[in-house]
Amino acid sequence: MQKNSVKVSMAVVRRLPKYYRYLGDLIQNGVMRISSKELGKLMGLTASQIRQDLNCFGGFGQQGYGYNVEELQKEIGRILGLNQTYNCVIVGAGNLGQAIANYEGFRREGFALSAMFDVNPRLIGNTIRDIKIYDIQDLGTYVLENDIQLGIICVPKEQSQGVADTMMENGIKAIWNFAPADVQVRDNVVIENVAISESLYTLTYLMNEPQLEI
Amino acid sequence: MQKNSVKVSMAVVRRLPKYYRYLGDLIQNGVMRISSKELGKLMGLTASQIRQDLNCFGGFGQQGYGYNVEELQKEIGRILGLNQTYNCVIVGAGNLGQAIANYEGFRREGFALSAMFDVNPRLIGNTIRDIKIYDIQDLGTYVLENDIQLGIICVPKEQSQGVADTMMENGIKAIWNFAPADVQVRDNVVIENVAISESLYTLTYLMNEPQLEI
DNA sequence: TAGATTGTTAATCGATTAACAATC
DNA sequence: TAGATTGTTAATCGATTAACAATC
Repeated sequence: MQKNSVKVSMAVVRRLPKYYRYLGDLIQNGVMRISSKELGKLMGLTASQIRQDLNCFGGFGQQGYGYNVEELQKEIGRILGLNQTYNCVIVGAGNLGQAIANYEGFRREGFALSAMFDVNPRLIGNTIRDIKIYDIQDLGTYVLENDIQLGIICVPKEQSQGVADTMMENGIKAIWNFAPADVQVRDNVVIENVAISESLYTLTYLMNEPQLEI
Repeated sequence: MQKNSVKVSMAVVRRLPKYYRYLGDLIQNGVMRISSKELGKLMGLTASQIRQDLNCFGGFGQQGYGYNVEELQKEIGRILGLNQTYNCVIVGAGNLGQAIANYEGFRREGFALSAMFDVNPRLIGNTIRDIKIYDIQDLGTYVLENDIQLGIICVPKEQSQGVADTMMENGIKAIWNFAPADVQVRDNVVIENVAISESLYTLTYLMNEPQLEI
């Protein structure tokens, strides 16, 4: 997939989804081809950086022409693993869990949500978009028996590590954690700790940033 | 606030909220002091990096002792602008908007949410945690008349730029955008485009990452 | 005081940008 | 063909790490 198995830096990896999204928008707008210069202008990156990033994975462009938008998006999707299906569960069926369950882009990209879990007896047994909410007691068994690869944590921070542990004991491969506490994972399990409020605090920092005296 | 008005890099700024959160947890656990070494171990950073980061803003530690946890958290909160109150509105009262409205950490840190807006007539007039949902038609007037500084966008991507424009025409200072399309802002307005799915796609990348051959 | 740990400078490492030959 | 634009190497820039004198 990537050139002679050299590790790609996280800086590059974190830009890939953004490329994927912008290219998707271009496809929607009927754009067939694009140069690194044009794409850079659109995304706020340099043309040089875009070519460097893409060439970590291969030469997808053509001299004198640029990149075929549809082809490039497909390639990046494949690099990101979006050509596969992932069996998912959401733990925590509050507003955030429901928001994710309702997001249609989620299933479109191959995330097969099959169950949600909660502690609240008033939620257990309900369904959200045909997805049943189960008792969190049954999480471990469910993950194991249904070959769940991806667990999404939307519980309060006090419960997040416990939920992650249950998932890992039953063979989960990846955890997407929205609780505002970093979850620790064992080897061979990958984690994204989202901590949404961090981007809010970055924003308030920027609101108050002292202007430079030159 | 920061040493002789030198611009602090975004790499540093984006770590500040994480320091703030970890220090808050330490306070909750009754920890009074901490060294850069211990904090680094906890957060997965080097001691050196922590000292470098903090010294962008001043010398908050003491040789031979380390840092006073409570004092340091307070200082970082002040640097992030969390000692102030921000008048906020949320536009889009779906699950995600409601999740943010319900998040108690939000008001605790000085974010004064006074109204929500939506296009859906079935939502308009309802309240969420005492916050009334208004017709999105009234957004501009409301932002102007109530001195709203921070706008939170939780609408579909097709509407996000329009909502942002209305906010900016009426004097908003900052936009926290959850729509999966980057919103463009004028000078003097700060923006955080969150694009939650990007961290999910990073996760699937990591799940499929080829193991290094050495 | 001795030990610990900071603040800060210097060294290293990695990421971004620039440049240009290759080529469509 | 001439023009455009890639892929890739080299140069630059910035961020991280290491080292250590200062000092609590």
